[in-house]
Amino acid sequence: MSDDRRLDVLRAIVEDYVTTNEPVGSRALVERHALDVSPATIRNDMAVLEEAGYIAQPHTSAGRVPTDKGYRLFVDRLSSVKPLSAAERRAIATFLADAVDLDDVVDRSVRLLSQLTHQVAVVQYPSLARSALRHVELVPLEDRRILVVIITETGRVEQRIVELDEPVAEDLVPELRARLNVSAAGRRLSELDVPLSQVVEAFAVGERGAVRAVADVVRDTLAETTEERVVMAGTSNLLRADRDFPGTVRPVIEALEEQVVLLRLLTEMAEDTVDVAVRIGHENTHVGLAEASIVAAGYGADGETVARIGALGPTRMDYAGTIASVRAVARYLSRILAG
Amino acid sequence: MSDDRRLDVLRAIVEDYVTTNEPVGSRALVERHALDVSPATIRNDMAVLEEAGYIAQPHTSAGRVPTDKGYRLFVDRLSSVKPLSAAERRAIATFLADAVDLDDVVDRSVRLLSQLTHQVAVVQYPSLARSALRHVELVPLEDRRILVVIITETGRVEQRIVELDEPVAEDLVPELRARLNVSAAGRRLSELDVPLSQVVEAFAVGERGAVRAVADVVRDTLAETTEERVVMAGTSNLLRADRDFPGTVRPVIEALEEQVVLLRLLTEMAEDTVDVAVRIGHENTHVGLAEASIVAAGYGADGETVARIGALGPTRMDYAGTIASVRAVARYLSRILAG
DNA sequence: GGTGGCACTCGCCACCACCGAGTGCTAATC
DNA sequence: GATTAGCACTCGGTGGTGGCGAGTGCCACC
Repeated sequence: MSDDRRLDVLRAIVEDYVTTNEPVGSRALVERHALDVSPATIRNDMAVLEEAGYIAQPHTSAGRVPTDKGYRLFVDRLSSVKPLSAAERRAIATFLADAVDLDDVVDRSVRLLSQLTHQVAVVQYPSLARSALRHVELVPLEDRRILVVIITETGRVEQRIVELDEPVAEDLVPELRARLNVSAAGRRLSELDVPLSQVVEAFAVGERGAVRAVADVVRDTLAETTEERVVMAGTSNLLRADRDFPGTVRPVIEALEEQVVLLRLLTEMAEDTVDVAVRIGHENTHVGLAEASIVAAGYGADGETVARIGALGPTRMDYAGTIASVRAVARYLSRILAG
Repeated sequence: MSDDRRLDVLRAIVEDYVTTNEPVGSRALVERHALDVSPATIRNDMAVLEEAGYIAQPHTSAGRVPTDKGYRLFVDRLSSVKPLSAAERRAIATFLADAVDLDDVVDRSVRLLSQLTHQVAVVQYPSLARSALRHVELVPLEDRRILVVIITETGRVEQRIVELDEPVAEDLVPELRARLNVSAAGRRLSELDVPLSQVVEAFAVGERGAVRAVADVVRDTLAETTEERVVMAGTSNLLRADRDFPGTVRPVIEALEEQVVLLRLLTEMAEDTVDVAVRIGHENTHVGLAEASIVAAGYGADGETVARIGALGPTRMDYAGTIASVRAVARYLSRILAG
């Protein structure tokens, strides 16, 4: 009763299917892998694996194909992480190191990841809510409008324009700027309510309307999760999959175009695990992604996850390689943000 | 010798082909359009049109399909602009009016345009180089780093960090900020060199290093055309085309993923015409886009074109409708930026 | 438990014939 | 001279058929 061999068979099936994209049969399996048994034996093992739901036959007389459950077992227990080559690591490091600002870092990361994995890559901008405030800048525009620029520790910059009911005194703005930065800088959203109220109270009653408006904008901007952004690259990689399974790609692209869907996905996956999380086929809550798998990891300065990156492709993907790439890019990204 | 009818025939072919996506034959043509002649006559006209290069036969015994040249004639002389319905106009106005900041405006525009046209929509961010400077804000970060925030009249905000060789005096930053804004605000890149030099010269020699560094960053940021950004939506609309002509979509998506290509394209088209410009098939310089057409228009405050929007799809597209939509969105966009 | 043998299934492909849409041409007609 | 009816011809698409071969499940045997 060699249970081990059955797992070997499953591993071999996944590996072969991923590379050839064709249902794999018993003979091919013994030829390509050193299994040291006859095809007939493999067939028995396959029958057991199929009974258990790890593999399936597309048609009666075809080879076997892994099911989502089969991929899951493969990812959890059978695949060993493929270390990146030195050249790949160097490429990542130098490519990311050249970035000039946060936009550029994110942009480069997403391109890089899509090239490394040959999948669609997704990078979420560092979440405002979770990053600490570095600085608030106020710029009086005209009479009753103030531009509020919010800069976070991760280098993200957001601007909002506040419209006031009435003009403000000229010296209010510099004072408000100073007070805001003294009280609020270095804090994150959750720690912000008290200091902001204190700032408001420090002003004369007649000025509080304007002050409160600005304070509210600062808090709301950090709180706004809808403003979260993701960028994407490598959509064309999906078209390869479409040639194999025509029609499956459409819903995937549509899902990807809905930033909301993507963000929910990444957020959900944040809860799955500390390290790299993998969602396979039907494990995705979004129906359009029932044929897709996603490999995601968090990144951020100081070991705090502040946003996530991921690679998305057909369930039939090179999990070991993808996991390695996603993890590597996430780490370099964290390192850069920390530096 | 009714040349007019031949043009009618061409128009009818384009219209039918665009809606049915099938080569159109002489009989179908007389049935669907009130041409008042027999199929045989149409066949003669078709022979002439084919001879002149406006239409072609996919196979010997098939109907006719417009060539790029045929589409070009159609666009230039045969199609009348389809006015948008009141409902569509209202939808555009309200949808764009809800935007909260420039990012949001651009984002909404691109989604809107892709939905209106059922094509891939592209929106270029207002060019920094062409927009006037509204305000420069300086934020001392630590010892030797200053955050420079540049705000343009179109509401775009760019930030850069300047690393200085040595620490600066505490009161230098406010003074520099004030002088920069007095001299440079309201100017555009081309008018900026002189005022910036004057600002530099207003400072003591010992301080000029830091001042010049900041001034350079301001100018370089505005000059950096590589930093131009475009956003895209509706990629999935292309897949419809792929079902009809498998394989033509891959290069298009790849071209679209290269922002540089897109930007060059939009810039080239800026020169084509003042109003809506159309590039059809091989007219596109980029090879990957030989099967695609692009409809683009400029937008910007005060009648100045400051960036462009466009819709991209298969050459077989509804030009009249697409042109109307692109123009409409461009106008609303301009109005919003001006307001 | 593993293996060799064997009958069976069924998707894929090549082949073929047929249908029909569409054409070009010619001769007759307005 | 333009238009039309008629007609022979082309050729892509469809559907049916048969053979091939990969792959299976099962059974008897080691």
